[in-house]
Amino acid sequence: MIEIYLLEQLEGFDRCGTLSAAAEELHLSQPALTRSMKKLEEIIGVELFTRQKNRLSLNENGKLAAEYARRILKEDKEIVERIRAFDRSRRTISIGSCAPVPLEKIVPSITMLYPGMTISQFVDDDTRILKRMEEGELNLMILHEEPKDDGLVHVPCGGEKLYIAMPKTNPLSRHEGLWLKDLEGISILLFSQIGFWYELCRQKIPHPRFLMQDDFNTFGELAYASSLPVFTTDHWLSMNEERSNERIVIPILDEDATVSYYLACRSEEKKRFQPLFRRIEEQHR
Amino acid sequence: MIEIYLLEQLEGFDRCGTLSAAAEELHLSQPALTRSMKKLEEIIGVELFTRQKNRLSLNENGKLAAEYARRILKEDKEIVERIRAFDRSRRTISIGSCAPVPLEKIVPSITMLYPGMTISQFVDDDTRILKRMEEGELNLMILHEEPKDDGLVHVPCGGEKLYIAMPKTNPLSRHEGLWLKDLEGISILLFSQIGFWYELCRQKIPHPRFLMQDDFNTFGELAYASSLPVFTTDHWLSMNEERSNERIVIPILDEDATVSYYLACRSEEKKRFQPLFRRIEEQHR
DNA sequence: TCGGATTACGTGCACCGTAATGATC
DNA sequence: GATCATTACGGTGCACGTAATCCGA
Repeated sequence: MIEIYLLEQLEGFDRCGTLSAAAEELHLSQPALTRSMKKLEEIIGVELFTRQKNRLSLNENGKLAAEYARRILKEDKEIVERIRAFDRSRRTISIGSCAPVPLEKIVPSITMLYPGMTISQFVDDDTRILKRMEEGELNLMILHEEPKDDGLVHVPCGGEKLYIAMPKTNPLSRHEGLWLKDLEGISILLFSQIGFWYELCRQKIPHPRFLMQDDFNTFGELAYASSLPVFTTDHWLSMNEERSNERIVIPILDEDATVSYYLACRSEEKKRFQPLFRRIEEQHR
Repeated sequence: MIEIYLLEQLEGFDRCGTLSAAAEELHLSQPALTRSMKKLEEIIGVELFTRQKNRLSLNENGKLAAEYARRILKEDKEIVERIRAFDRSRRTISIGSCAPVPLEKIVPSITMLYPGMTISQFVDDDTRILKRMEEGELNLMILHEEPKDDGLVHVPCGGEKLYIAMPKTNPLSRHEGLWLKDLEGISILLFSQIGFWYELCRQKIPHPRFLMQDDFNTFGELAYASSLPVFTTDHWLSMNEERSNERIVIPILDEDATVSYYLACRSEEKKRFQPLFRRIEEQHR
């Protein structure tokens, strides 16, 4: 068998052209390289070099050998990286969600049920989440439509209903309910990390005028200080009741402004996540 | 970098299941293996084993590592074999011919012009020879039709004409010339290693009755001793004139019973075989 | 008590570096 | 004389083996 260090030295020589240059590059002495190259020839049993008195160069055999060497060196490096990556993926549970709210309820359960695991979470739209799940990058996902794929198992995990908090000064605040299309042309303050809600509003409101805010705290301050209409949901309302006194909270009447969430994983991991699924089911019974 | 010997030991352990079994298999001591496995874990920086007090086994990481190890070991073995094979092929000139006669003229030239090279020759039909040339297994080939392929260079190298040596007792022996179709139904003695000639005769003679003989010497004896008609060519006639006294030698009149031979090589090797081609050209001027 | 893993310790060899030599420009 | 390959020689790290220990069936 040819040890890796020999292939490294061969590759170095091929790259540098002379033993002395390669020796420097590899932090070795010239003699060490001379010997290694001899040894390679001995192991393979074939001449790899043309030797002039003062010049060593690869012959056809040697060039082929260097080519193979590069391949093996690459794979030898990859083995380390791949296993590290595999180990990392074994230690992390990656979860993607179409909205931030259901994450907040489920992540604590994961933390509790799978101690020691790193949890990697993000919000994105359904199609991209599904794609990443198919590619095996995700362990869990939360969608707002029941997944149909045979290779997936899922469980309902609550829902969310959209409201708009309208300043009392706005004429629309007198309505008992509003359709998204009624919000045509008015400026609305929007927190940017709200997942699929953004797409929904953008599509259903004619000529939407959103004031996007990336930072959650700033968003909260703005919502409090300004007199702009703000989207909210039953989840947020149950947490911040006291702040809604200056605004009238009006439900959005559109059918798809009331959603159910579904937690799903690939069938292969059904067993692994059974405890989680059971817990979620109990929470929503 | 992970040295090959570590991968070998990992693979051995995976195959044998216990350190002690693997140690025996690999002609090593248990402690040596223990240390190597520890070292592997250290290099990769990831746990590869589950350690019970009295039992060591691969975990998921380790199984993956063993899989990679096998791949690299395979390639590391192959590098030696491949280079040896490549070196061999560099030292041999492989030539295929559609008939034995032109080989006899060309091979001596090759021997003389390319001293030290092993010459590997064989007779087969044109299509198979062309195929092997395309696959890069051949350096030279002799066909009886001018090659059309752009990637080939060629030179005419003589020709051959078919005769039949007919016993004087046979009524056909009175003809000045014969067509192959005239030989319908009569038994003819045939040497098996005559390349394309066999196919030609088989196709042009209705209901052919060939007595095949594999061994050249036996064939010669049979031809001499029996009173069977025998195929021959101008080449053989010029060598064995004295033996033809008991038979009448009659030329075959079919157009394709007179052939021209072409020596060809791939264009990449044009330069290499230029001396040979020139010599052949001179011989047939 | 045996089989298997690990630890402790000593050893040899294989690979390395330094120095010297040979060769070419 | 500068650069490069090779040979000679001495050193050392590291992978190995032996022996001892621990642990579980």
